[in-house]
Formats: sequence, structure tokens, C-alpha cells
Amino acid sequence: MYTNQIQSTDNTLFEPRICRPCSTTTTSIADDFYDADAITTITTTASRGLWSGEGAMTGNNFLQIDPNAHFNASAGHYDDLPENFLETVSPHNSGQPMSIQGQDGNGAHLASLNNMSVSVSDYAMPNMSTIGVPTYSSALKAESLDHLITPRSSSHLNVDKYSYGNSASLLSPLQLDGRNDHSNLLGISRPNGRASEMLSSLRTNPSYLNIKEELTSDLGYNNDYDPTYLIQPQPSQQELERMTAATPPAISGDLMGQLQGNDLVQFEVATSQAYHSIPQPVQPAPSSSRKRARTKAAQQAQQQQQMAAGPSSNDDGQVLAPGAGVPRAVYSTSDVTDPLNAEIDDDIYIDTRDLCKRIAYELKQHSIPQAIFAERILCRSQGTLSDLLRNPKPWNKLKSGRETFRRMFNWVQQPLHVRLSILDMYKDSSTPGTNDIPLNTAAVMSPPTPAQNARQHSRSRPAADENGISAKRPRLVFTDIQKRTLQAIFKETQRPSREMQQTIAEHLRLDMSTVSNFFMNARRRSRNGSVVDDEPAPYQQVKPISPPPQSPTQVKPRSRGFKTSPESHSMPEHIDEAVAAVAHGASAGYGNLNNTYANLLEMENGNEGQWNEDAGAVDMKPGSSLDFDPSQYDDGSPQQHDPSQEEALRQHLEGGGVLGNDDIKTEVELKDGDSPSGSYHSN
DNA sequence: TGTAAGTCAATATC
DNA sequence: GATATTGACTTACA
Repeated sequence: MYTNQIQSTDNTLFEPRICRPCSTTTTSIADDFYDADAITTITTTASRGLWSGEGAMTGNNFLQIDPNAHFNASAGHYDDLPENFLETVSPHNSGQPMSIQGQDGNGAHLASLNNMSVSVSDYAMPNMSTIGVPTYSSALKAESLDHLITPRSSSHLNVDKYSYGNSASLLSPLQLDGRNDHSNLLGISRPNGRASEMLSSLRTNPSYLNIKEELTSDLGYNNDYDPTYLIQPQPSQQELERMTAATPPAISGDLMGQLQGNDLVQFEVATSQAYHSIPQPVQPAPSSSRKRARTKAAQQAQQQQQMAAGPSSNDDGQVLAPGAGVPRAVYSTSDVTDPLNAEIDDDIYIDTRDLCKRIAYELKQHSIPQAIFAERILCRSQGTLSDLLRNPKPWNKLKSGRETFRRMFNWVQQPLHVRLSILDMYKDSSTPGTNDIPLNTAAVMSPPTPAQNARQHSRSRPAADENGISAKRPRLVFTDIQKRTLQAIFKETQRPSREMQQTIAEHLRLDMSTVSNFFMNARRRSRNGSVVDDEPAPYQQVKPISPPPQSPTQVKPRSRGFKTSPESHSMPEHIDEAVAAVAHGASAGYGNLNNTYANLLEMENGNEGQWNEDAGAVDMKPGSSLDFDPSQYDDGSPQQHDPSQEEALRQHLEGGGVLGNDDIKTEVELKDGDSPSGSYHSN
């Protein structure tokens, strides 16, 4: 797709980073390319496609680049934002007009969005009433939240308590909004209504009123907006107590064991009562655009409720045997009764970058380890969270990955003490002996763990051998030379043909699948590194994410590129040039690429300081590094399949070139302690 | 069938 | 100990 020339206005072909004569037909796009200033001089088609490598720059696109444009190597990377970046973002920045350079060229601008004007339609809520969850407020650990909760006689906002700028009392966008627009106290306009409604529906125990008041204030709106909330008769104290006491254990076997005989029967009945006692949020007729999604969500919710309620009674109202349908309130990423799964409309656009900054700040601010947050809130692993926070994909580019960001968003929308309490209440439920969480609370909001993640369930696990020892395949770690060779090739050919991969695999003594995986991962991760801001669709409203009150703890920018071993730091920057020159001179076949191998091998064997002249390299500079950043070179182009080049490569690699097959093998084998086969770390 | 996307989880690094 | 990196797996889709 990106087999394009990039041409400056003075007809000089634009080349990535390296300044040298340009005579190529294929140009990689460096991250330099994404400088904000420069990009404005580039046709919008290009900017749109750079994200995913899809769609843009197809055909004969020529990018007109202002020769005076400054290409900042660091400008395009999210991690390379200036340290005070967030300080430049006002709480409402996200709602400011956004310049859109659409492919249609209309340059549409999003209207400035008042935070509180976002989507009245958010009131629409799938039938996500909760079941067996009448005791949410008990989850608010009083001992830890006393400092946050003080009795008040009105439900008005306590604007001082969560004043913006106090690091210990972060305002969610809702809170900010509530301060700015007191109409929200009437619930006139309220973002993310569904998640909040779900939360509010959980507050139905004896402390309901107090807690509800606090939460209402904290959220910056008043749940009383819902008429049915007022009209619905509240459970009596007695009923509430019974509901609370009888909240299904639902989760663990040991909890189940605490209930005997009649208790279970009573609990079943109480569950049903509790369910019917919970005020159900109003469900306005969904708009046509979202009808399908809502209907589906409602169906899921209904199914969830039925599952949760279980066959507690048959059609005759007969109570079934205990265990026949024990409600399970185990939330997962697909649990529509989980407030964190609250749906987000299609017409809402979430700035994932802001969201991630906010999340990162929250984690730092409250000393929440990534692993805890990832597992308890997102149902993901720590590594996944880390990666997402550092390399968030734009909302509109996300597919199923939206789920994770949605949970982040819904979590951050909650008031501080709710956010923390969710984490707290999740905390100890899986730790024997430390479970100080009320039984019913644990039952209601038991932590969704990655183990509950459907994906992981389906992930095949190597069977244990006869000795019970897991036959888990150790993880391959590329040797330095393998990695560097692959990186060098990737720089030039993001999509080597299958034949080429086969050749590479043979010469590096790797599995074909390993080579394939490498290029697959490299392409994906290079795209991550070349992120440009996404643009909301015209019909989408930007959901503002309030930035942290202070500049967040800076994430030390790191290269998104491949990690290089200390050894590889002896590689000179010039290898970039040299290798690039090899590929760009590929019109004569892959002889120069062959030199890339040769040079890599030579350097592996201590012949630093020399560079194959054919590759156009210069003297080595010890200490310089090969900081390979695939993002600079990914152009999203399709598999580069040039039979003549591949044949040339093959011939060179297989003995016809400067460095024959045997040569490579010999050289590799001579590399002490660096088997070309890679190494497997035993566990 | 190949690729992209999303992710896990082992491992490396801070 | 917490976070970042990364090889490989699963799923969805064209």
C-alpha cells in the first residue's frame, strides 16, 4: 500500500532520517514524519493512513512536503511528548474544537463540547438491572473512607472536598462538570449514565441513604433525576437487612459451605425479593442508531439476570433445590451487570491517550500497582496494561480492544472513593485469611481475574507430563545476532515473502513460525510507535477525560523499538544508514542485503571498526547504539514481493553471493556463547 | 489461509 | 518489587 514515493515540493524524495542521495522507489516513513508542523503540509490522506497502515497512500499518491518543514524525530511518539504536555491540556481541552483533516477534505471541526452536554442519550440504558447486588455500599470500606465521607444533610455538591488540584481528590470529568454546571444536580445532562446508574442501583442496604448521598455528590449529579428512583418504594429496613444477610455467596466454595440448608433456600427467596426491590432505571426508547446495540445489551442483561437468579423457582413459583441455580455474581469483561462494562455509545469518542495518562496518574497517585489494576479492574495482565498505557490505540481504531479501554473509562468516571473501594473490595477476596470484606460484598463484586477471561480460558495450555511437571514450552529468546539480523531485515522489508522468511529461518536456525511471528509482531509494534492522533467521526462526541491535576509522573520515554542487548550497543548508528542503503539499492538485487548479514556477522566476531564498503558504511564508533525503532520504517506497505529481489537474496544467501550459506553458518557457529538457535529460558 | 488485533505471561529492566 | 518488553497464542476476518 505504501509503495510510494514521498516527494517534497522541490522534487526531492523524502527519506527517513538518513540523509543520502535518494534513488529509491520505496520509501519508509520515519517517525520523523509525524511532526505536527510537517504533517500539516502533507496530504491528509497520508495522515489518515499512517496509523494502521491501511487505506492511505495507495496508488500513486505523492506527498507534497514542504521542504522547510521540520521533522522532529521525537514529535510523533506519544512517549516523547514534552514533560509538561499535560499542563498544556486544560480540563476541557478534549472538548475543544478539533481540527479534522478528513479524507474528504472538508476539514470538519468538531464543535466544542461542554462536558456536560455529552449525550443526553446516555440515559438510555440497557436493561442492566442488578441481581443479587443490593449491598454495594457495604463495599465502601468505612475504615478507609471515613476521611472522605462526612454526613451531610443535603445532596448538594461539596465542591471543596474534591476540589480540583488536590491530588488526593481527583475529579472525574463528571465532577468537574458538576461544578461547572449545577443543572446536573437535576440530572439534566449526564455522561456515562449507565455506569453510574448501575452503581446507584447497587446502593440498597441500610447505609443506602448516606452512601447514596455521598456518591451522588461525588459524581456531580443526582441520581434523583430518575423519577422512578424517587417513586420506587425503598425496601424497608427489615427487608434490606434480610437482603443483605442473604446475599448469595455465589463465589467460592468455602463461602457456599457457610450456608446450610434453609439458609440457601432463604437466600434464594431473598435474592428474588432483592431483585424486585431494586429500583430499575428508566429505559427510554433507544435511538435508532443504537437500538441494535442496546437490544443486544438488554438481552445479555436479561440473560445475565436469569443466570444470576438461576432456576430459583420454576414456573409454578416453586423453590428449587439449593445448588440448582446458585447465583453467581462473578463479573467478567462480558458481564453486563458490571458497572465497569457499561456500554459506550458509538457516537462517543474517547481520547484513549488522555485516558491512559489519567489512569497512569491515578495508579501512581494512589500507589496502585499495575498488576492489581490490570487484574482487578481490567481483567488483563500487567504486561498488557503496561503496553496499553504506553501505546494506546485511538478509540476509532480499536476493535475488541475497546473493551479494556471501556473499563478504564468507566472506572475513572467513578468518584475517587468508589474507584479505590472497588480495588479494595477486590483486594483480599482471593487471599485466604485476609478476607476482611463482608461476605455479601465479596459475593457481589468478586474480582474478575484474567482467569475468568474467556480468551484465556480458551488459550491452550500445554499438558503436564506424566510426572505432573508442566510441559510448558519455554520462551524463546533470540540471540543477539538473530535479533539484529531480523531487525536489519525488517528495516528494509516489513513484509518478506514466505520464501524469504523461509530463507531467513534457515539461516538463523529458527522456526518458520518464529520468523513469521517476529515480522508480525514487528509490524504491529511499529505501528504502535507511529501513532498519530485519531480523529473522531463527525457524528462522534469527544468524551473529555479530565487530566491529572498536576503534570503526571512522567513516564520515561523509551524507544518503542526493539530492545537491544548491551552487546548490540556496540553497533553504530551507521548501520542504519548502511542497512538502509542496502535495501534502497536493491535494484541490483539483494547483494547489499547480503552485506548486511556479512557486516552483522563480522561485527559479531569482533571486527568492529570496519564496515563493508559496499554497504556504504563508515567507521564504527564504539559505544554508539543501534536503537532500532521499527516505527520509523513501517510504511504499512503490503508484503514486498519482488521475485527478482527474493531470488537474488536466495542466491546470495545460499552460496551464490559474497557470503554464502556456509559462510554464514560458520560465522554464526563461531560466535561463542551465542547460538544461532536462540535460547530458551527454563522456568 | 494469511494477517491483524488483542492478549498472555515469561523475562528483562528499572 | 514494579514496570517494560516481547515471543507466541487465540480469535476474527477478508
